[in-house]
Formats: sequence, structure tokens, C-alpha cells
Amino acid sequence: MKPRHIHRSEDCRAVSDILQRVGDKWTVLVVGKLGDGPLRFNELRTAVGGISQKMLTTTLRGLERDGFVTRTVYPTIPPRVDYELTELGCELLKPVNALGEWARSNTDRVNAARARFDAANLPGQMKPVLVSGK
Amino acid sequence: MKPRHIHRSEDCRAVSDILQRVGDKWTVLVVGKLGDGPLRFNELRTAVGGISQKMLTTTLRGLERDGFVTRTVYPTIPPRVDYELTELGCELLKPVNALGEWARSNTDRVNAARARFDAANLPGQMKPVLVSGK
DNA sequence: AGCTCTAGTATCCGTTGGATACCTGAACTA
DNA sequence: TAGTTCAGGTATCCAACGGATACTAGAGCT
Repeated sequence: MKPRHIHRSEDCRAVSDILQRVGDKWTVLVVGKLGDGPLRFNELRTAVGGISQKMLTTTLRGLERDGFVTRTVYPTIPPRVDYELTELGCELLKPVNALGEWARSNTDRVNAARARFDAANLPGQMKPVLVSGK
Repeated sequence: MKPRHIHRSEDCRAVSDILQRVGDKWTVLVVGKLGDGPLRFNELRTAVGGISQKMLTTTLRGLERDGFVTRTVYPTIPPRVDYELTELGCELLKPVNALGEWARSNTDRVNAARARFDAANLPGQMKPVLVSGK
């Protein structure tokens, strides 16, 4: 077994690391909304739709920590907080959108594959233990 | 039902859906290793490194279900199972690698941002709740 | 006095990730 | 004859995490 490409494991880890940040349930949606311009907390909340306060807070904190968004607090009453993509965040948006484009054009194939798989593995059906795939 | 306003939110969901599949802790690593050619279960296990049997099984089942890898069982004793990327899997690899490339070239910036953020929010430090000069 | 607004925290709980132990069935070993 | 090894899993258990709900602050409005 000889590798055809040289893969540095640390690079793969870095990729995995970024993907874990970007790949959670809400991050892309939030970043996508922020791609149109800065938004306040609750604007973002309704724009994304279906996200809880806690998860939006968590997601935004993570993005802020990684330098993808800035958080600006206006000490008014009631308080006002604006979130905006940094340049790093905008740059991240490009490859993410590329992946998004791929996802958009291949959802059908993935769904078809899932349907096929689920049909082949009906719940409660006897599964042959050792069967050669031909 | 909202038949008229498609408004890309559904697309965002599709993107999020794919990213959740791709963005978990192990999927990219596994797909990356398989990008070099088919591998057996334990070859994959040692190639990835640090993954438990259960998680490798789970990951591979998911990838198989979505049509990204094929699973071929040879009914020998002891059994032999080969995993190989499908064409769909190979195509997925492209945008993922693009994102990986981005990740590789921006890890430093992200790490710097994290360090900055963590330094600003030292654990146990008093955080001003609403403070701003203006 | 009570309710509203904003941007959160605190709490609880079900789902998930991951380590460990166990299973198959033939062949090799003691 | 019993025990051990091989590969590729499953079963089980527990900790960590995601997410829904409830609660907080402080000023203004009714």
C-alpha cells in the first residue's frame, strides 16, 4: 500500500478543524445571512429562523473567537448589538459558497442514494451477514 | 406552504445539510484517505488514526448511505471489506479540498484571532457588561 | 404596578461521541 | 482438545454536547 498523494495529517486535521466550526448546524446559515450586511441579534435570529437564543449566542461567540465576525455593543436601553462579517469571514464565504453550490446541484443524487440505501436496508429486515457485493 | 418565495433559504438548508454530513469530526479525514484509493476497514482505521471502531463504522455507513463510498464484502475467512470512493465522492472531494486549501492557508489567522479573543476574555476576569466610551 | 424591549444567562434533558467488551468462523498453535 | 488469532464489526455504558425552556437586567411606556 503506497500512497499516491502525500497527505500531511496535520493539514487534514486543520481542514477537519475548520469544517467542524463551519459544519455545525447553524454556522453557515448565520454567516450566510451576515454576508448580506451587518445584523442585530434578533434580526439574525428571525432571519435564520428556528434557532434558539442559546445556540445563536454560542454560534456567534465561536465565530467571533475565530475572527469571522465582529460584535459591537451600543450601551443603549434596550441594548443593541451588531454583528458583522470580518474580512476573514468574507473570504471564508467563498469556498463555503463553492461547497454550497456543489450541494445545491447534487442534493438530488444524494437523496436518491439515501432512498436506495434505505430501501435496501429496510428496518426489521433480515440482513445476510456475509454477502459478496457484486 | 410557500410556493412563490423560494428565497434561497431552502438552498441554505441544503448546504447546511451537506455540511453537517461533511463537517463532523471524522468524515473529511476518512474521505481524504479514501481519495488515494480503496482501503480496508482497519487500513482506514490506522490511516486516520485516533478513530474508534464504532465511529469509523458509523462514519462509513453514513457515507455509504449518501452514496459517497461503496462497501464491498469478500466472504473470506477472516472477512475482508473494501471501501472506495464513488464518483460522487470524488466530486465532493473537489470543493472540500478547496475549503481545505483555504483552511490550510488561514489557520494562522484563525489561531491568532483565537489567541486574541482568549487573551481578552481571561477566565475569571471581570467582564464589563455594558461599557463603551461612546 | 405591571408589561415591553433586547440580548443574553441558567437550567434541564435527550441525543451524540467515544472507550470498552464481546461476537463471528476458520485456521493455527499447544 | 482447548485456546488464540484474524477482520470487521455490534452491544453496552458513560461523559459531553446540542437544544428547548425559563429567567435576568434596566429603562420606558400604559
